[in-house]
Amino acid sequence: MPTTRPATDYDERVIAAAREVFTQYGFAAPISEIARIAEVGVASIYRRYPSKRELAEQVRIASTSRIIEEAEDALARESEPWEVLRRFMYGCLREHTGIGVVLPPHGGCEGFSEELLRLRSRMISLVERIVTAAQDAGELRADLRAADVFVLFKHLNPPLATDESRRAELRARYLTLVLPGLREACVPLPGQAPEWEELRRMCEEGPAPDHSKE
Amino acid sequence: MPTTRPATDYDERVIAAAREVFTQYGFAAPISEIARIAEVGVASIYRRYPSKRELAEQVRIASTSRIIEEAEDALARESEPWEVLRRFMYGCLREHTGIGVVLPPHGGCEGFSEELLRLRSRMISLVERIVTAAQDAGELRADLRAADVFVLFKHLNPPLATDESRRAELRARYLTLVLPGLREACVPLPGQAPEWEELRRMCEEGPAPDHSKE
DNA sequence: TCCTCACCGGAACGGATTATTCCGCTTCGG
DNA sequence: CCGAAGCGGAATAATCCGTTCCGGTGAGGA
Repeated sequence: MPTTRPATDYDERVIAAAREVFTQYGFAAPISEIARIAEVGVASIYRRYPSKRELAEQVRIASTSRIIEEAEDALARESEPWEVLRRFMYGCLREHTGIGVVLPPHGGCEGFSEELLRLRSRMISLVERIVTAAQDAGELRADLRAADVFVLFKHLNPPLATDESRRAELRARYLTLVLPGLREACVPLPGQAPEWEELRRMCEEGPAPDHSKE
Repeated sequence: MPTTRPATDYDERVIAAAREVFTQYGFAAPISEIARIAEVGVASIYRRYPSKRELAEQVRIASTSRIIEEAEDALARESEPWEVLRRFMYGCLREHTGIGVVLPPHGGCEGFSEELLRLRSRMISLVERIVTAAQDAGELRADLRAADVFVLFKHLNPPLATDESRRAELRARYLTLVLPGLREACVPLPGQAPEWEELRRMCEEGPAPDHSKE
């Protein structure tokens, strides 16, 4: 947790690049790739964050906060429960939100800061509130769990090898495709809905693609 | 292309394990992990396949053939165009089909065998036939391209850290969730549909998760 | 029973990748 | 023109992974 760092735009460039790289390739992606995207030297990253682990933590904090903002914003701006959910999902999948980085890695949350754990549970309860409200209003199929929404996020955010803006476009495309299916349950969903605990165990991978031949 | 190999069940164990590992973690996953899953020594893999590249090629061939079978089976068994598509998609996402491994890696198809390229284009034209037929019958939204179907496959096949049977269950769950949204276009899809050429450029990553702390 | 041979699993090797550190250079204030 | 602060990228050391090597094992024949 960097306490007082000099205020440059380096900070946001680094975090933005790290979010992009981690989101796309997973936390195994090399720091040098982040430096390349941020147009910054590797050392400049280490000058601000003591280790890769710490950088990852900051990225998680930033993204989780952003998701929370999206949820609160959706709750504040929309009254119709379905519209709340809709706005929330589009918001989360918007460019630079960095969903897909908010779930903890394989092996659980040990070593996470109190701050991040707090943000995480806040995020989860907001999503549950949104989902439950939509279901109570009969506008969202009842056999869906809040955790399903996160799996959908994960599904809609795969590491495709294009630039971020195109990926954002595709995310919106497929969310639009998926949304109508969420409303009414013509056919009951097969399989058990995932629990948060199970979801917690589903890590992201996305190790390094071949950055050499480029 | 291994010409004549001794007939053990090793062969199928290796291919099955490789398909599972490559599907989940991408082609960057270590061979040793495949050996572990197959309960086989590393050398036993190399005794049959001259290199990792060759093994990957065989896995691709096996999976692509399987997808082709699913498509032909669906076309043969169903007459209703929508049911053809439906059966095809469920079939592809069934356990052990290994979809998600059939798209070429970053950097194109250079070095692929003629056989695989032939299978690939056969697979693509079958999918296009199925999609087009459903659209002509007015049972599938018209602003969807065949390549979208593959992106959906990719979306529905993310590397979740569970056993394969649970993953298959979840794939079915989310396909059921998604399918109804494909039928009618209440809202037009935003963004440009991906072209095959673009899809070709979208590689899979999924580099190695931490196999050490397990 | 003992020898031979085919085959297997896992350790060993060498190259490649990467987190982290070090250092010379640039730049800006005085 | 000097000095310091901050930067980029090369250098370092450890790790990982593809591939090869080797001793072990068990079936089958003498």
